[in-house]
Amino acid sequence: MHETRKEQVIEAAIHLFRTKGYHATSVQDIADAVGLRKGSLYHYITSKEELLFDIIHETIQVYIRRLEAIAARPEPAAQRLARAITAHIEAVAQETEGFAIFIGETRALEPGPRRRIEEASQRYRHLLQQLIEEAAQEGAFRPTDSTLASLAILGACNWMHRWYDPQGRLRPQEIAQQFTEIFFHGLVHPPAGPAPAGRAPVVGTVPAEGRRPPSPNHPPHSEEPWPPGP
Amino acid sequence: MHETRKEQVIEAAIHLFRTKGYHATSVQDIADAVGLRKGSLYHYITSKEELLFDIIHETIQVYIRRLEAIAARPEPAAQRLARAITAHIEAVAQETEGFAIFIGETRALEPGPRRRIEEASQRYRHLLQQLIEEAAQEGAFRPTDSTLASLAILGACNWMHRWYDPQGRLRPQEIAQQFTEIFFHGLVHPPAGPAPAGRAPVVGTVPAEGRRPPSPNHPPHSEEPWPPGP
Amino acid sequence: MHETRKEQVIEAAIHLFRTKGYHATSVQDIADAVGLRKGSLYHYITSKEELLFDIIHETIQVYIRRLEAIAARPEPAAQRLARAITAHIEAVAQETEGFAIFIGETRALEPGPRRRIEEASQRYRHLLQQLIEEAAQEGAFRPTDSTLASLAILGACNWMHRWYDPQGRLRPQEIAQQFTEIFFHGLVHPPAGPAPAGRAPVVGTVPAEGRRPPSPNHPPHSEEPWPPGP
Amino acid sequence: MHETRKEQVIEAAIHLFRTKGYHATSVQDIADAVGLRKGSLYHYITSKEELLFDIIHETIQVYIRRLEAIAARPEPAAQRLARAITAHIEAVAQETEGFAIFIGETRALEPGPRRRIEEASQRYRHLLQQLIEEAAQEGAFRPTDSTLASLAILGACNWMHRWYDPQGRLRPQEIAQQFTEIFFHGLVHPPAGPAPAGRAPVVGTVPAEGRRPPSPNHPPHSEEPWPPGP
DNA sequence: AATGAATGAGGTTTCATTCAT
DNA sequence: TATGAATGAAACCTCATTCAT
Repeated sequence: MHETRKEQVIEAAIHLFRTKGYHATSVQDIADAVGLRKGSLYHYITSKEELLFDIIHETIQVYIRRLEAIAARPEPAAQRLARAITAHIEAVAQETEGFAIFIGETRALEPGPRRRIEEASQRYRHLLQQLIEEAAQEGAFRPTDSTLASLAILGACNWMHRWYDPQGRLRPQEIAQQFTEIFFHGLVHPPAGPAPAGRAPVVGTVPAEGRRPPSPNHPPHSEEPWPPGP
Repeated sequence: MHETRKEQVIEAAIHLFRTKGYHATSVQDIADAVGLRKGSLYHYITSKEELLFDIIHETIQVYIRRLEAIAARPEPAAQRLARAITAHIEAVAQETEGFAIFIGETRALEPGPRRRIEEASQRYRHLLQQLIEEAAQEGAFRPTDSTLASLAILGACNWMHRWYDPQGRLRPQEIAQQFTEIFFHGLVHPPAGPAPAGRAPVVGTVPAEGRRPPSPNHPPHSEEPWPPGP
Repeated sequence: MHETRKEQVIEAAIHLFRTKGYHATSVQDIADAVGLRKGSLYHYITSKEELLFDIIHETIQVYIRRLEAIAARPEPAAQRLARAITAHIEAVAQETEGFAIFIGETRALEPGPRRRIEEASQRYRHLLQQLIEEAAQEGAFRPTDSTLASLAILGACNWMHRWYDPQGRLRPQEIAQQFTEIFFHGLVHPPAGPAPAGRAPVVGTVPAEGRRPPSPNHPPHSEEPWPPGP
Repeated sequence: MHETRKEQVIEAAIHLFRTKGYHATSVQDIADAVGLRKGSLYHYITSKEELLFDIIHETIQVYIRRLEAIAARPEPAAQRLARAITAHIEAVAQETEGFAIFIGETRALEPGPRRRIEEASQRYRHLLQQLIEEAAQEGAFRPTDSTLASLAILGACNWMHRWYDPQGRLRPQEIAQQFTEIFFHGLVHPPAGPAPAGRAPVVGTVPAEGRRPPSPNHPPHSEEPWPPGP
């Protein structure tokens, strides 16, 4: 229940880095946010950059571990991919800020730490790509450029950190369901006839119980355009 | 053929902002890049931030104008959407750096200019959304959450600025073709039988003549993992 | 007895602003004067301009409070005016530098703070004007343009910051006495006859005990002409 | 009737130096004001500081020559002093800006030129002081500290550059008349009886024909407090 | 654990002046 | 005469970090 100072610091930093950006956030800002003086902060961190690294590293590690677990499941690859998409979306929804920092501020790291993060990112994408290839081998997917497919999926899902609003109209599960539907079956109306029968039900999405009444997706009283794009 | 100093400055800034980030790029860096002293740079720019704004504004304006032109074409909406995706991808491919700055550095702007950009971005996404809705009304697309669909498409296409490599294996047209295929028909193998006949040919993509021989997509001599992800 | 750093900074700034002028004084100059590095100075000030504002504001506030106290005394207005003149002169004599900055550098302030100072100045002058009007109503002064009279008195007294020399021949009290005499009775020899009897003794000036022997008013070793004028 | 470029430059500089101050006025500002580019300005000036010097020097020289002419007149000293006060006030009224620069910006000059100006100033004041002494010797003035008296008069008259408004309620002649009255006879009501008869009429002021109807002294539409003080 | 003082490097921007064209 | 490019010095200010208390 009661958080350590170190955790407070990290949370404050996450919020500030997300909101203002790493470079635009000063150590003073962080100190202010946790009610410490600038000097005292250095009891809890070694440097601003290491704080950034820790945040990003923690984030990507969690994503990778989760994806590895999913990839190891004894299920058809297509189903595992659906699970992966859902997990990714739910994770971004649950911890948008850290993920946004990972996406946006990795570049601020020094070459060394930066490479470590980039390798992890690369590994993450590669796991996705492998799922796609497996699904194709299993006959569930048509042959595609699996690299490109993984990049399309990742792009769509990662982009979410720019528009997801927890107060918004859609729950993460619904988003996941729809994204999976799009990536699996596309937007085009299936041809008439027996086609629907052939369509595999989308797996990995949970029945949409608890669906909230349709409400404006945009948080009330906000004055910013939503959702942003491109 | 000989470039103005102003243009040199802008190009240098684009390259640096893209590579190091806006905040990490000093005016000194830009001056060095064009062979001027720091002070001399101010003959060509009003401020570092205005330079950033100009770059971003120019970029988004071009995107918007292009999309408006496409949206106004006398064609089925699905076809116009395919054209839009292709145009977007080709534009990102052709001018990756400016687009990356637009995506990554808009936040560095002051509230006023920033809002102008964000409104334009929002408008761009909305145009896409409208195409999707029209395509659904025309019966080409199944009913979907058009907002979500537009965000999926945009996310996938925008993400491209993080991985596209002009020396890479795939030409923009091929990327566009495959992305369109995914967003229109999904990854799943079409059911056996007459289904393929029912599949609308993807419009807006050009026959893949000029396809280069398969070659490593990753630029030679680079030491960074590729493609990055997520 | 030992002064805070903040006080040292303010005093150094007062001296430098007075001597070289606000614009010609660099933050470096102030830092040098107190033995700090430029950056360290910003522990004690928010900005150079705010430092200027604080100096000026403090000065004018003290003047206003003092004048208000005098104006509220239960005495004939003429006597209160004499006190006001004396107090003003003694204050300028005691803290010439701050007053000189107030007079000469208010213009360097941004419009907002500047207006605050100018309103206070205006209020100060208005208090003087009211004393003159009251003295006229009480029959002590002949009817005059009280605005003009207040400006004449203020001009003469304010000008003092340009020529007053604490090492000089005259003590502030003597200056005050003579100025009051001039403003009350003028330079012209009173007409012969009963006139002296009719002349009200100047109040608010103290008997000139402690008058120093006549000595050169000009500080020794100075190479500047003295007193300056106009 | 058609002004040389050089004159235009000087006038623009006078106006700007007065309004914004010497240091706050850039060469660019001056160039803008005369419709030239910064570089072109240097065909007409040698340096910004010399421009300042020329303005100040010209001003003080005119004042000195005028005062010398007045001091040489075959009249009683008191009358010459009255003329001097009137001339000073009318000059300030007619060319407030240059005079304000002389008063406020002499300090911005380098030591050499600065000393020249200060010596001239000193000479000016000394001429006034001599008139006062002569008037005392002639029996018109009571014995006073002539230095102090000259400083009082100068202060009051010089201060005028801070409050004089050509659109204001009072004409320069009226101001001069009232100031002379104050300095000659003071503010105090003359004793009853034959006293007024003994009062020498103030000389050097012109009959107040052409006096404008009493109107607010403050320029219309101005939002600044007036007159300023102290 | 907490602080406040201090630092030094670096940030963006301004500006008077020169000079080739 | 006029210009636009260029300069170099200096301006104010920020900030991550260290350290004695």
